[in-house]
Amino acid sequence: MLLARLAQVSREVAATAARTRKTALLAALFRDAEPDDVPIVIPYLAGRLPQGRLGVGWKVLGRRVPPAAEPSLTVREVDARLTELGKLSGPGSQAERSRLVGALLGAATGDEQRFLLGLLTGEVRQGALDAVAVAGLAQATGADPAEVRRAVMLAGSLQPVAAALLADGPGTLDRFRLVVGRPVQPMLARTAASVTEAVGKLGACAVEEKLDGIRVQLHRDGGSVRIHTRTLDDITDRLPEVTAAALELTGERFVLDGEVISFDPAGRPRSFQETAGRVGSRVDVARAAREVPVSPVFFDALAVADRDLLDLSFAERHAELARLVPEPMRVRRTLVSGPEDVREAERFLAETLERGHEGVVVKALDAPYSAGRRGASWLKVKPVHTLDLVVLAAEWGHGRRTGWLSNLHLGARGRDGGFVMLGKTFKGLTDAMLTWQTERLRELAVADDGWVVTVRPELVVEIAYDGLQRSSRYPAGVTLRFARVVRYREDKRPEQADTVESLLAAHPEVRP
DNA sequence: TTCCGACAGTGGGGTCGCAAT
DNA sequence: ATTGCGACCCCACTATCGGAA
Repeated sequence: MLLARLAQVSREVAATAARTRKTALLAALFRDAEPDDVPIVIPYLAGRLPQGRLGVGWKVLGRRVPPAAEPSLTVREVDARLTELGKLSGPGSQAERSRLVGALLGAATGDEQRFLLGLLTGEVRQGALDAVAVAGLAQATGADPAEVRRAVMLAGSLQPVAAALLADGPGTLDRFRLVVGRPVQPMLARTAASVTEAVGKLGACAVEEKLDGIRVQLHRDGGSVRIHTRTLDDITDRLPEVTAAALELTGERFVLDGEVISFDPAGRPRSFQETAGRVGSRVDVARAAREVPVSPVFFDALAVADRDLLDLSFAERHAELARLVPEPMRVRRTLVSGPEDVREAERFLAETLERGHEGVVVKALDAPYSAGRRGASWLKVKPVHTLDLVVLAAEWGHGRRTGWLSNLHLGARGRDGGFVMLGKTFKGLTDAMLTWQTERLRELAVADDGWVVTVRPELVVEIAYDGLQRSSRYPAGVTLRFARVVRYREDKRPEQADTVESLLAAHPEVRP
């Protein structure tokens, strides 16, 4: 199959807003793909490369290459070239990568170039990723979309399911069950504003501490342990002490869901930055493990022995977990019977925060494990802080925000009466707010370099954030975590904005 | 007819490791 | 030795489609 066909379909998919039409377009393409093309066409149309990331970003792709007049590239040829590119490493590899990308783009038409650039940067932006590709695959093969989706979640990715379906038809979906050693998409939580709201929605539930570390799915099969992140990357080699802990457990075969986090000698959780830095260390793992040891803390069991627990209730799954994993290696929790018992949930949240953790996750006791879903049966509750800050500048938006000033530079008042930048945010803005702020900020503009519009510091905006973290980028030495706009405060003048001093005083646990 | 679940998009900051400078 | 870049952790929120109620 020619790459041009994919580029054209991608353009059509991007051009329509209707998901049914996107699905139909993808289904038609999947039907036409030859068996050898399937492992390439499917991920391409889901906006991903089968090789994963290739070390090619905007910088490498920077220069323009004249497009070819006629399409000639086949998807298999493109895939082969990118596989070669992915193997490069060592001195000179970046220049060689750049050369290979240039050659590939030179063989592509303008349409194909756009599609390839999207794939390489991970930003195809056609309004269709895995979920729409799954629906298209179901339509192309006549399979039940829900069953295809479930198979993909259990397989961990789309490709094996696509290959099996197109080769053997819908009957093969039964093959995709939870297998110890093969990671499944993890279940995710939604946000609730308070434990009262969460318990009100869920009724009988468990309230569990939410640890601010790295989500892991651990598979043990006899003497073999594999550990995967939320995106199912294998990080086993970086976590020898977690592997050792799993081998200490009495069960021989199991799949557990939990969090990996570092505690200091006093037993307090280290900051997310410290835990993430440790888990990210790959070169001298032994040393990193000595300096910042991490602990696994589990909250769910997906399989035990040869039993798949996914469809059991959380209450039943947790009973299995408790049989297998001793207390300190399990998340702390309390059980709540329903809204009449909300004070216990509040007490537990307060205690959890006191212990230095992020918040709680409230989980319905009767819910199954919905792999890959951000379902309504897990609700996270974290304290939210707010500040009144001043807009110092704004950046022009991209995609659907083209033409709007989008990303705001936020400042707090400093000691000298000036403003100190604390970070940026583009979150929380409605289209109406984007329209309003674009107009207002243009009136206040003192400079525009085409990317950043600097403004007179007069507009006060209320910002919600989850906490402070250390920063080497911003002058105060700290920055806001997950900052988002709540509303503009036209009733406030910049002299009434919050100060860096009071911000630091409010977060004594973080020192610049 | 209205409501709401699921998705995609729009980017934020930090850290690590590698290659280039 | 330092710097720049890309990958991958953490993530909030809005708009929109289309099935559920």
